[in-house]
Order: sequence, then C-alpha cells, then structure tokens
Amino acid sequence: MSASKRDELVQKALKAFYRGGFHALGMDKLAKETGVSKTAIYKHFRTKEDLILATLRLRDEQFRNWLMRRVAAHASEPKGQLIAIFDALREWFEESDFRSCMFIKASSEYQDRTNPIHVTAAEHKRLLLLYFTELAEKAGSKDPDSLARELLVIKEGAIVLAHLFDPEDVARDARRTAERILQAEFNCG
Amino acid sequence: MSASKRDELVQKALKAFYRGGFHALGMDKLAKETGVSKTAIYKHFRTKEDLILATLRLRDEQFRNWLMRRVAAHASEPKGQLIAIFDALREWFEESDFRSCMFIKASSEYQDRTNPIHVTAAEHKRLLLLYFTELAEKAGSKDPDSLARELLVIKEGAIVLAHLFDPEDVARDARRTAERILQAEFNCG
DNA sequence: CCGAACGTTAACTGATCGGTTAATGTGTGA
DNA sequence: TCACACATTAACCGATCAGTTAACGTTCGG
Repeated sequence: MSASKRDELVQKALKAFYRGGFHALGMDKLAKETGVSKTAIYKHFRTKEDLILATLRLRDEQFRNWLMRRVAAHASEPKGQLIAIFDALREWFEESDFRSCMFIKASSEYQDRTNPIHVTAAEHKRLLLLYFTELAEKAGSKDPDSLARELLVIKEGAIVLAHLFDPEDVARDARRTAERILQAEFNCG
Repeated sequence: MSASKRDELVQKALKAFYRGGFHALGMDKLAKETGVSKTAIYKHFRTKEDLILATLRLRDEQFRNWLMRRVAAHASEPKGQLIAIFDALREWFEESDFRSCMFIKASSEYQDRTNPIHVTAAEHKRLLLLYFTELAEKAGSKDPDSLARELLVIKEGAIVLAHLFDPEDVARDARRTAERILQAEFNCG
C-alpha cells in the first residue's frame, strides 16, 4: 500500500468512525465501508486502536487547519478573529453531516485518562487552546491564557449542545456569549 | 423483584454504565457487576436499551435534584445562585470518580437524533435549561432565555474540558466566564 | 518472463455480543 | 405443608467482535 493509499484509508476510516462510533463500528464493516480489505488494513495498523489514533491525528490536523482558514477569512484583525471562531463554528454546525466533535466522542468512549485515545483527544484541545491564546495575545488581552480558556469552554459547550438542540440557535448563543466576554475583556477593563 | 430491588438494579447499572460505557459494557459483565442475574434483568427490562433509558431517567432526577440542592446551599439570592451553579460544578468535578456527563456520553454513543437514548439526553439538557431560565427570571434578567442558554453553554463546555484537563482549573475558568456574563447582564445594561 | 510486493476473498480462531431457555433453589403467605 | 412467585446458575442461540491465516490474483521492475 502506497503512502497515498494509506492516507486514503485513514481518511475513509475517519468518516466511518465519525458516523458510526468507535466501539459500534466493527472492523468487518469498516473494511466494507472503506473498500479496503481487512487483511490490508491489518498490514499497516497493528490494532484497531492504532487505526483510530491515526484517524484522530488526521482529524486534528484537518480541523485546526480548517478553523484557522475560516477564521482568517471572516476577520483580519485579531480582535475580530476571536469572534470569528464562532462564525466558523456556525458553518461547521450547519454542515448536513455534523455529528459533534470527534474528540469529545473519543474521550467519551475511551474514558481512562491514560488511554492513548483519550490522551490524543486532550492534545487536540490543548492545541486549540494554544491557537486561541495566540489570537488573544495578538488582540492585546491582558490575560490571554485566561481569555483563551474561557473561549474554549464556550466552544466545547456549543459543540455539545449543537449535537442535542438546534445547531443554528446554539451557534448564535455561543457567539453572543463570546461577544460579551470580549466586551468585558476589552471595553470594561 | 420488588420495586425497591428494581431500583437497586437501576442504581447499580447506572454506576456500571457510567464507569464502563454503554457499548463497551456487555450484559454478562453488567450482571456480574450489579450482582443481579441476567435472567432477572431481562425479566424487567425488555432490552439493554430499555435498561439504559431507565438509568438515564434516574440520573436525570438524581443530578438535577443534587444541583438544585447544592445551588441553594451556596447562595440564597437568585443572582448569586446563577454563579453558584459553577461552585456546584466544581464540587462535582472534584469527586474522585467524576467521568464527564452521562448524557454527553450517551449522545456521543447514540448519535442518531431519533434514537430514544439521544432524545433522553436532549430532554435532560432541556430540563436543566428550564431550571437556569427560572433562576435567570428570578434574578431579574431582561432576557432570561438567552442568559440561561449562555450559562448552559458554559456548563457543558466545562464538563467536557474537566474530563480532559485539570478539573479544578476548568471549574475556575467556567466560574469566571459566568461571572463576566452576569456582569455584562446586570451591571453594564 | 519471472518473482517480489502489493492487493484481494474467504474461511477461521476464541471471545463476547444481546437475548433466551431449562432446570434448580428459596422464601413467604395461605 | 403446599404452592407460587421470585430468584439463581448455566447452557445455549446466532451474530458479531478483533485479529489471523491461506490461497489466489495483479502489477511492475529487472
């Protein structure tokens, strides 16, 4: 299997796990859905867990790149970009196949904090936090770490609720919440 | 099985599913962990799903009652009670067996919005939202619905992150976020 | 034209899945 | 003391689980 074929497999497995869940989707079904035989899958991934970890690494890269692009597209100034996070979220929520966050689901199914899948999910959130912190610094926040953590809390809450309630409503609520936080940060200080 | 025995089973199953996950915990293991034979379990629950739904209904009642009690214990005035939500959250996060929210996990494993388990999870959040709205009304909010939704976003985000990061830190961040929201709501209007 | 290197299908392992059945206690009330 | 309602254990069902193996193409460079 060439490197690109392997990437194709991981990409297809990502979508399949996202739709089907990690425990709920067996390897036979996965082989059928990806169009790659079980034999070939196990040639390049020792275990199901290894494959899941590969899909999570891909998703991390994909999502953060996508978010940064969309944020940049929505606003050019750092302060506006902090709000634009939630405009991007709204776009995500409105995608027809939105099904919450891959990493929240992963950490729900693999709860043990020492589990590699759980650890990978935490790393993803940590990288997002880093990105938020950089934006907060550029925006001139007096406490960019705290501000970033607050915005991350809002983002994660929005994702969970968008999966349960009306995604558009939730996106609007989250954006308004962020606006208030930023107003407190920059105009009432 | 008497009604109280049945309640005992549901209570034990609740703990077992919370620790083990829904798909990951099979019925044989569940029988062993609860001390109730599989035969007896299936005498009173048609399917595993029915048992899960019973555990979720119990958890909904348990959690909302607990939250209301803790909020009342932390503050007597409505405005203070809105903040006290996050003091209660902190207490929850610090419990040694905290493993995120049962309903977030349930909706992660049963993603289909028409699935009864998913629906039950959404109902739980809806009831929490109702409680928040009542508090916001009593506190004199001009838009109690919006305020309640914002606080719910913060609460859900805090739960997710408390499961991935340091629970104490996250509780502090969430409380501070809520404080800012309330300040914007009541002092800057 | 040959032989790796890659893929496939399909059968197989032992374990476990959700759920059922049969045989066997056991405690309580009439 | 009898009988019934309740529990138990343990075996069983067919399906599926993660993972392995064997036999059989296909492709492509030397």
